[in-house]
Amino acid sequence: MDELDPVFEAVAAYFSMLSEPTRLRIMHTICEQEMTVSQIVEALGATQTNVSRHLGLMHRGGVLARRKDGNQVYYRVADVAMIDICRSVCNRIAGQMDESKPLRRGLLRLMPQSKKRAA
Amino acid sequence: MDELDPVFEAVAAYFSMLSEPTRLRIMHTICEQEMTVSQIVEALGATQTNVSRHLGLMHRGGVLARRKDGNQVYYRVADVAMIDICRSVCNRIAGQMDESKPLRRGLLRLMPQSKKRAA
DNA sequence: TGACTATATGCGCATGCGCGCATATAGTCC
DNA sequence: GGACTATATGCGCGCATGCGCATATAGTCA
Repeated sequence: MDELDPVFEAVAAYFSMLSEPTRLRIMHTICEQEMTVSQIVEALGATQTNVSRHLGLMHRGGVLARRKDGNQVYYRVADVAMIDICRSVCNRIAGQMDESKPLRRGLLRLMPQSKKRAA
Repeated sequence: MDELDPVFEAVAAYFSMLSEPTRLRIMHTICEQEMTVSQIVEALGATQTNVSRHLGLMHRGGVLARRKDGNQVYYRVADVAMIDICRSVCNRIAGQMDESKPLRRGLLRLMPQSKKRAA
């Protein structure tokens, strides 16, 4: 069990990158197409400082990929499989709550995009 | 965007339950079969206080299910789909690192169980 | 009822983390 | 080079969280 400790730490670190509302909003914003920091800042209505820090964090963690073009930096989701994982979790959470809850409808609103690729 | 805020918070809260090494160790310990708190405590080598708190947290969050039997309380993973999600993340992390890293081998060691159901 | 086992929880501490402010770095254009 | 834009980062604050200690609650058994 002891030898697996670094494994659990790595997985936990990965999940912790997805355990922040602002970072999930970023994921949701750029999951369809890459965007510059400024574009993300405007889309979220958050501060440039905060967005940049979250982007850097997710990039260093391997969640996002980076591309520089002159003055600007484009970020995109590094692995499309992660988007599916997020959607699975949305489904999971939506599935365990009352249909009347608006939160449930919100969760499912994040789903239809997955139909573009898979059923 | 504003209306989706509670959605992102809910998803983030769910991920944050999986973003702690001890909780992942608990998940890994009971993913095959339900166990009592004492059994989990012994398996992890952690304190009873800590294990109980993590179990309660995951139970309230809907990750784990509970069953009382006399004096003891059995916990099990509430949704088997979550185990697959954890395995997907393990694969994801393992995939983006050098094959020589022992961490990678550790990650993949968590995988073979998934062969029982899917390829 | 009383002793015992199993599990949960209030309290306090130390650490980690998200955030804003100001500033640093890097690139473009004149 | 100088002004401007785009992005990143050092610093400090406030809050959340994991932990251990002690204790509370709940169930069993004699």
